[in-house]
Amino acid sequence: MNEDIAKEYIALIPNLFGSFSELNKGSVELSHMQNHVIEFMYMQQRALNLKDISMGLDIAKQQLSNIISDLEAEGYLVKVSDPKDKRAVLVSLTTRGTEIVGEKWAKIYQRFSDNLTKLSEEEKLDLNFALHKVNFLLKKLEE
Amino acid sequence: MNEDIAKEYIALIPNLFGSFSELNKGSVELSHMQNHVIEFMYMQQRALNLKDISMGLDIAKQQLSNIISDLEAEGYLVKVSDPKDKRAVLVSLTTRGTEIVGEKWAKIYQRFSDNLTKLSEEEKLDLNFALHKVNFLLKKLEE
DNA sequence: AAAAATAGTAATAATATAATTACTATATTG
DNA sequence: CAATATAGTAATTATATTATTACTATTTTT
Repeated sequence: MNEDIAKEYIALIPNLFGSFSELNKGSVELSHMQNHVIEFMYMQQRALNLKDISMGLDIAKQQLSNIISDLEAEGYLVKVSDPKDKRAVLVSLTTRGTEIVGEKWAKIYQRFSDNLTKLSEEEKLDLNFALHKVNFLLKKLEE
Repeated sequence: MNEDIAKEYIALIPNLFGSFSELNKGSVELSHMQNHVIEFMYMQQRALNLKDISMGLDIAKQQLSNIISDLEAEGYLVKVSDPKDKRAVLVSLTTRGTEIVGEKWAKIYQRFSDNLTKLSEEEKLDLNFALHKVNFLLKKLEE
């Protein structure tokens, strides 16, 4: 039960906006922009070319070029030439890249689960239902 | 009706996290960190000292010192010595500071309102109810 | 097929952010 | 009251981000 509610809570955030910063507290491993890029890729759940990321995050492609090659060198993502457009490169997260984002979400997930003990069983049912409804309808709005 | 739902939507975001970055697309006026600080102050809705902001945003106080004095020089906030602790300084947004954040929220608000036309009346009622419930219960969780 | 647009790279300079150390003034603790 | 902790400032250095210009290889348009 708590797990379902926590999943809904996690799912709610990307409905509102794709990437954010609070998540990166204490994350020393990557620079601010590297984090943004990896989070964005994680959210999109598909291979992206640099233009997709550039537009999605409002970063110049010239910046992205460096950021991506650094992330590739450190093993967080891989680049593959796009067979459909030979100018383009498709990037996707490696296991390592996926894990580093997943760990941050796990912290939020855990914190939320802990807080849930403050609610009664009835309130938890209500929260679960309402979150589900919100996620469903917000998703519909974005289509 | 749409207005109520939009208000709930706006209210939902601070329930999830206090400051975020997507909001700043196209905002040239301020630097990244200046934006963060002003948004944080806007969310908190009260006079804060530098330590509050420093901890809230996970920024070193030495950095904040500069950021705050720049923002003060540009008229976005004012500093007042804290009468209860003479070491401390309380900062609060000026009208100009409040407006610059308000304008960004207005864009989000507008975009959401426009999207709402995609829902049926029944769905809007549902969304309103569910958002209200989510906001109420998430607020309770944070206490 | 030529012209124009697009995806990405490269290199440089300007500005912003982060990290470190040291300092003053006031509060708190023992 | 002395020792210690806290809020903020200042200055310096290292690193990251942004902006600009120019370029190659492909794709799309005319």
